[in-house]
Amino acid sequence: MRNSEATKNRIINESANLFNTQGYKATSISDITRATGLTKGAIYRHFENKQDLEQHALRRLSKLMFEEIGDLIRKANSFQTKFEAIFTFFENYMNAPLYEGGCPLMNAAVETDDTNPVLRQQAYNMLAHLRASMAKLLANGIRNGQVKPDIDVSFYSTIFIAGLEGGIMMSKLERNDEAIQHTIHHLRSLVKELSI
Amino acid sequence: MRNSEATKNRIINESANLFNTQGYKATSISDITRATGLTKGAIYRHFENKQDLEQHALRRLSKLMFEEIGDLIRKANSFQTKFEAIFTFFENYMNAPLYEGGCPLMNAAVETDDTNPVLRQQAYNMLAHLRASMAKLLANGIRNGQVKPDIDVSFYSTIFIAGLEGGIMMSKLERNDEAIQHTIHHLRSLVKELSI
DNA sequence: TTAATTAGATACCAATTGGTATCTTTGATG
DNA sequence: CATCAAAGATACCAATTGGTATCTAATTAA
Repeated sequence: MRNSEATKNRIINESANLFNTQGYKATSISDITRATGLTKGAIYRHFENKQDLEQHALRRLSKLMFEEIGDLIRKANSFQTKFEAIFTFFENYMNAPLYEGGCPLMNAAVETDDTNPVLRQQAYNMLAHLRASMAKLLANGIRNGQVKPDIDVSFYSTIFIAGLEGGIMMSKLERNDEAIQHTIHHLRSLVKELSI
Repeated sequence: MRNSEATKNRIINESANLFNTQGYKATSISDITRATGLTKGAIYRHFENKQDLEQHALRRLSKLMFEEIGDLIRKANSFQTKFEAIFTFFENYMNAPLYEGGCPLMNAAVETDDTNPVLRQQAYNMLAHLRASMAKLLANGIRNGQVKPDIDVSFYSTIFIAGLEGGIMMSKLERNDEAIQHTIHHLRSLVKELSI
């Protein structure tokens, strides 16, 4: 065969980049044929329809995002350095992004929350995943005696994510990392407050 | 005449709602004819092209947003209640929105930051406007002796906006106001920290 | 009351959209 | 080496896109 799995992968990667930068609705199949050098026939052999491809692409972005976050967290060994790892991940959206177009969670959330229910659900799951990662970090910190035991874990997960996502949005719009840097600076002092 | 200014207004309002919920690219002229009950001929009499209409629509959303925020701020008389007014405005995105589809600044920023440069600039200006409002509030607070004089005004403007925008994004995706409420709760305690 | 102007409707345009049916090429297997 | 299934290319489809030229109806001014 002409390695089927590899081309399918290529299609997913290229379309993920396009979807994440231009938007899902705004990216046409023709855009994807252009980016991959393949034809429509090839693409529709691997995916049922555009929606199917969109799902695969977002799943790919989600996988990239959470594998990277997971790796960074695992490499760090204290509660504080693990949070630093998350900060670094978001900071990297501005200088060394894992994929183009900014945070796929925010992109999918904003584009689809009032329209595409399938992608919306995927974005929802991504947010739940991110929440869970944060909550786990805090819970472990409490268990290990590194974090004050009386804090509201869900509450802090929320404000960390809100700050990071909002900061990225601002920095991408302003095309400099000031906003995300300031946000991280603030969240860092929050982490210190939480620490014992 | 068949009141030209009024119909133009109607077109702007209806399309603003559509653009803000479905997205700019994803909303077609046909969608707008359906929503207004007018025909293409009528719409293209009032606007040069789709891009022109998009600009007018976003300008309208921006005007609505900042007039409301300005009103709320003006009605409040202390530094703290003025900030409460801003919190209320964002909180209202979840229960009593001024327009459908969430924050037009975020929507335009996320959709256009890598594509449509005209709308991007408008979104950028909106963010600058919001920053300026926040900064002015803080600066006035300092001048009136209600706020600690040594704080970094731009820094705090950034983290307030980041939190609010991120919180709205989360709440819209999760379809409940928990995230924005938690974010506001946190920002409220920040306001207290700043106060003398 | 008529003439001029303009708001809005109708009917079209080429280009593009997502999608499919069919043909050709490729490469593994007998 | 021949066969055959699968990968990918080609050529098409109807529907929709943004946009325009032209026509009709309504309003205002002379």
